[in-house]
Amino acid sequence: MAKATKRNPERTKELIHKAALAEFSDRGYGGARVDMIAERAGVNKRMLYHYYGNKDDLFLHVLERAYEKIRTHEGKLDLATLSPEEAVRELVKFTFKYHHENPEFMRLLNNENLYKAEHIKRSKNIKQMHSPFVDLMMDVLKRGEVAGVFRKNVDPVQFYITVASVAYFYLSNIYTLSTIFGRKLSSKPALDERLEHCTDVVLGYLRP
Amino acid sequence: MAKATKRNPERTKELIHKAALAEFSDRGYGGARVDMIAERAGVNKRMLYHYYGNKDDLFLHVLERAYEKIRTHEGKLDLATLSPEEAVRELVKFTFKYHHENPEFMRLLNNENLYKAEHIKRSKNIKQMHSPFVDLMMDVLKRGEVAGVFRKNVDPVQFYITVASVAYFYLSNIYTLSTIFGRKLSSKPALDERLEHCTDVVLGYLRP
DNA sequence: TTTTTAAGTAACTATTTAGTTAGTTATAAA
DNA sequence: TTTATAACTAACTAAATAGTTACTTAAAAA
Repeated sequence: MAKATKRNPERTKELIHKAALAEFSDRGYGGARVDMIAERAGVNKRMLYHYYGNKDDLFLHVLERAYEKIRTHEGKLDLATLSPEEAVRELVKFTFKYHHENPEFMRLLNNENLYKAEHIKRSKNIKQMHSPFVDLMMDVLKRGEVAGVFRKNVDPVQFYITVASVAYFYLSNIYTLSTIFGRKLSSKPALDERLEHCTDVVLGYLRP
Repeated sequence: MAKATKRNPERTKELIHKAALAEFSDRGYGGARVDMIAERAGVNKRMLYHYYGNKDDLFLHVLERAYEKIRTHEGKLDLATLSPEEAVRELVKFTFKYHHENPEFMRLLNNENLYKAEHIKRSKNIKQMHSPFVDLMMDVLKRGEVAGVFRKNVDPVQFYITVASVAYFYLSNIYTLSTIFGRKLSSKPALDERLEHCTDVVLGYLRP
């Protein structure tokens, strides 16, 4: 735990980061208020400009950290030791779980797409951070293909996007979908059912 | 074509609606500016309050019209006369095409989910407008099941969400995905390839 | 111990914001 | 033609907005 001494730049920076993540995620870039970020962080607003420059740069910083976080978690998955089918199950489960437990990530991404990716286009860091999954996936898909349990010539990028899709769309649009279908899609049974469906879709597609 | 007489409430309302759709879609609710909407419409700002109440109500109105539009288009699809497989192909193609040609709809939805569906929760209209697809889908899935060409007991709502997912996620996140994967996902060949992949995924899943 | 650096604060500013006031004027009903 | 209604306008306002100025003070380096 961080010492709460009178001066602590690391702690202050971290408080600002956390508050900014919450505020941008809650209200979007356009709806987020710099004053609110400072207030949520319990820090003087001037500090925010001192450490992060301005609102845009702070948003980019928050995005970079969010990408870093998911890539780190992805990197920890050990798909290579599993059978192709088990690896795919694990991948779908991880993707679903991660987005469910970290909805801020989807909210930031939606917002970044609203602004046509203008922030991450400027970011060297994020561009280099392509998912380790894509390489891993190539191996898993190849192994499945050779073993005769997966269909041939699956494009790993298309496949990655599809795995993300079936989890992301459900979780990101859960409020409108729940309202329109009159179902509580965020209940535990509904979430379990959706994960099972996602797994069925992905494995169903892969059958040769 | 509308007469551009000095006074024309229908035309003024329509100009405001179009400008609001564009502004909310471009900048999100929080980033949209009432003054900009008036300017884009070429109309006095007061008119906006006169016809639509306030910013929130105007946003809800725009959302309602957007839902109405997609439901109308969906309603025109005639899946019942097609073979189950052809019906599914048509459905995937329509969904992909509609979202590609009407990206404002996804942007509005993303924004509405950012605000946890607070606007549409208040809307009687939208809640009643559940997709005619879900009923149509039930028929198509059943026909395919009986004919022995589709898997059994597919939940039409899960299925509908999945069909939307694979198109929506790709198109809505096209800017960040293109940046990260270093591929121009909005090019004609990339879009064609994606549609084919989506069709393969959905039909692959349905195989018994 | 002295000096330098950087962490932190309070109060401010120019501009923008959603929403309003107080009216004018075109048009359709009487 | 007169009257009532509603379309439309210009100018305004109170509050909020991103960003800044001018300063104090803790703590690391000399």
